[in-house]
Amino acid sequence: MVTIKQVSEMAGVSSATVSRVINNTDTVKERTRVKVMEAMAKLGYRHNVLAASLASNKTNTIGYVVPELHGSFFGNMMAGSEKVLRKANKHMFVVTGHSDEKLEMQEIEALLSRRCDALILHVEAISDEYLIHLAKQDVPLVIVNRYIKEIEENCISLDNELGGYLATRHLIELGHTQIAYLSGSLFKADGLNRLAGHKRALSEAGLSFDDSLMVEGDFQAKSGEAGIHQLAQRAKCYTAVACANDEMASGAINALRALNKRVPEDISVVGFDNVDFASYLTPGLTTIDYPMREIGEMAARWILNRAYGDHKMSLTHILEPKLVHRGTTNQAAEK
Amino acid sequence: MVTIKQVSEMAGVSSATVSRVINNTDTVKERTRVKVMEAMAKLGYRHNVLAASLASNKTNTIGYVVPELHGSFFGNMMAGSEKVLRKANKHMFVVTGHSDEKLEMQEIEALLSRRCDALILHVEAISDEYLIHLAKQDVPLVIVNRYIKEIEENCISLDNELGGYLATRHLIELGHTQIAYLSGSLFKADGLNRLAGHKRALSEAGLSFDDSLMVEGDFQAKSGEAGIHQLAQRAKCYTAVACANDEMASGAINALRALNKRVPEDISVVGFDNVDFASYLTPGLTTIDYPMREIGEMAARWILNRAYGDHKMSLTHILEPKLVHRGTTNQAAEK
DNA sequence: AACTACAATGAAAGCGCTTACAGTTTGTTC
DNA sequence: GAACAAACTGTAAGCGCTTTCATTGTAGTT
Repeated sequence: MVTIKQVSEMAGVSSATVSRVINNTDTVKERTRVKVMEAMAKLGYRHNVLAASLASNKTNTIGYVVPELHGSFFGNMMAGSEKVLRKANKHMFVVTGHSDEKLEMQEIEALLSRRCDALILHVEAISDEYLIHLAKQDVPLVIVNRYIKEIEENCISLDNELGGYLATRHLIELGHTQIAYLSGSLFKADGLNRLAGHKRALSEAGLSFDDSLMVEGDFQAKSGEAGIHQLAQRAKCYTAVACANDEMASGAINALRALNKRVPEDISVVGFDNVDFASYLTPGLTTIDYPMREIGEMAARWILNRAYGDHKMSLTHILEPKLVHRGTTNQAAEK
Repeated sequence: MVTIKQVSEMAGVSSATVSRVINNTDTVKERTRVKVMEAMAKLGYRHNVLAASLASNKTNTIGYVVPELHGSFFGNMMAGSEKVLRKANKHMFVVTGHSDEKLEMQEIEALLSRRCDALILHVEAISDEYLIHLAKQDVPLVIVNRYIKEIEENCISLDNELGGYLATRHLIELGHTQIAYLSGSLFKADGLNRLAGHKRALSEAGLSFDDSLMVEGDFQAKSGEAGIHQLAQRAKCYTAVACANDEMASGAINALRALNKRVPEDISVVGFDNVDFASYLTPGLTTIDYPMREIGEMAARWILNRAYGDHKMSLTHILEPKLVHRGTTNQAAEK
């Protein structure tokens, strides 16, 4: 392996100087810089980042924990982060926590062992306490898609309540008054907040929330189908249904069609998340956009700001979702 | 920062012994092992992987180049690799090449600078020559989703020709004889091979390939739509259409519906790739499964085999795609 | 008791780089 | 041309760990 030492000998300088031209630190006379560059090229020198990191105590690497590598959801977030970190010459070390507490902690520990300069965490199983404790330590970290009051400065999340509100308000604006709600898991903050937004839109419009028009699901497509069937059994009337996410909306649409209801002519459906397939459905799914990419970008900016002192970055901690109007929502039929 | 040194002092042993218990190498008497463990716990010791890698000249890290972080396509592949590497206690360092030659080379270089033990590459812009040259060097590398004759041992890819063949054979088996083909970009090997498979199925069934029943697209949904419209202008008759990928199939289906053709009653459509949204379409898209996850797993196995000498792994270099029969293909109508 | 064969440990030399600090040039200014 | 600042470069001490080699402890044999 070619080392800095060999380069320095060939170039007739000290290894310190070689290091200086590699890192472009301090001032190096142009003539010697050229000599060093030539020697590096001739020897096929490759910088050893490991050794550099050890000596400088900086890795220029951000540890990144996501629940899964597959699925466009986290993919978009990572892509957003990668884009802004690349410009700053920082790298990401991505690991997966698989929504398992032990695994998540273990992976964070591994990231710390690798001496990451900072962490970006999307963890689902780890307790708030642990994260609070971690945030108090010396490694900068930002938590995405999760809001923890005590360390809100470290959190970047979406206003789910607002999203739920926008979805239902959209239906109301189209003239719907009998609006069913297919909720996600209510032990999750997202499920709870989206429902809260739904209720707020209702009450703001002077509509009362009818418990029997709501079914709790689990964010899976199957539970969207099941929800529609339950609603059918209850023999409730409704002209629109708001869903806790796109998967459930997709399941709901299929169930609706099986019951010979047309979407959107008979029933309007709105989803949440705006996942990739939303636009591939026919008609395209009206939904609430979850700006994962921007969240990823924001998280990276936060890191640049805190871990590398780049204070030009403007930061937002709670992003606002937007409605994406496609083909599954229609004006309510005249009475 | 707590070092091995401090631990060794507290435990009353040498730092070599501490290293031994950390790495579980050599034999350490149980009593001293416990002493060391206690000291580590008490001091809150965290192993420094950087220093360890530098000293041992092994990083236990696999460099991974993908075109993009978003999209389920590469996500599934990474997830597959991650699963098998995790079991072997290896980590992945994922970077993106964005299908740009310079960037891809740069990122590979960065991975090498980080002293990755091996590389898994899905690169699209880099030349065969460069990869061949790289493969001859000392770092083990496997190339996924690409076949290069000279280093076929390092390649893991899908039999695209077979996929194209299966898709069209499926249509033929359903009784279709007038089969249109919406091809992908023909300057890409995948596009070419899939088309070749289509032709083989045709000729095997005694059907002749009709150039005017084919349109070249670019793997995007829009080009699928456009393809159908072009076909309509040509006023050709067909009862089925095979598409180079699912996006194009989705576009084609929308265009077909716009022309008042029902899928699959009037026209059968088959895609390729089996992307996530394929099953969310209504009806579900009949397609050819591109087993990205398995390819990812296979790549990881190859690495374990070559870079870490785990020879228990069985390896396959060319994976076979399978047909996934869903709802967009039907028996051909009686004449 | 003397010997052998391991098992268990320690000493110390790196791994390849960064970075004070000190020392040497070089360029300016009066 | 002396004085001084600024620009440039070298020396050497680490960064925290692994690993070879040598040494010591510990049974088991004869």
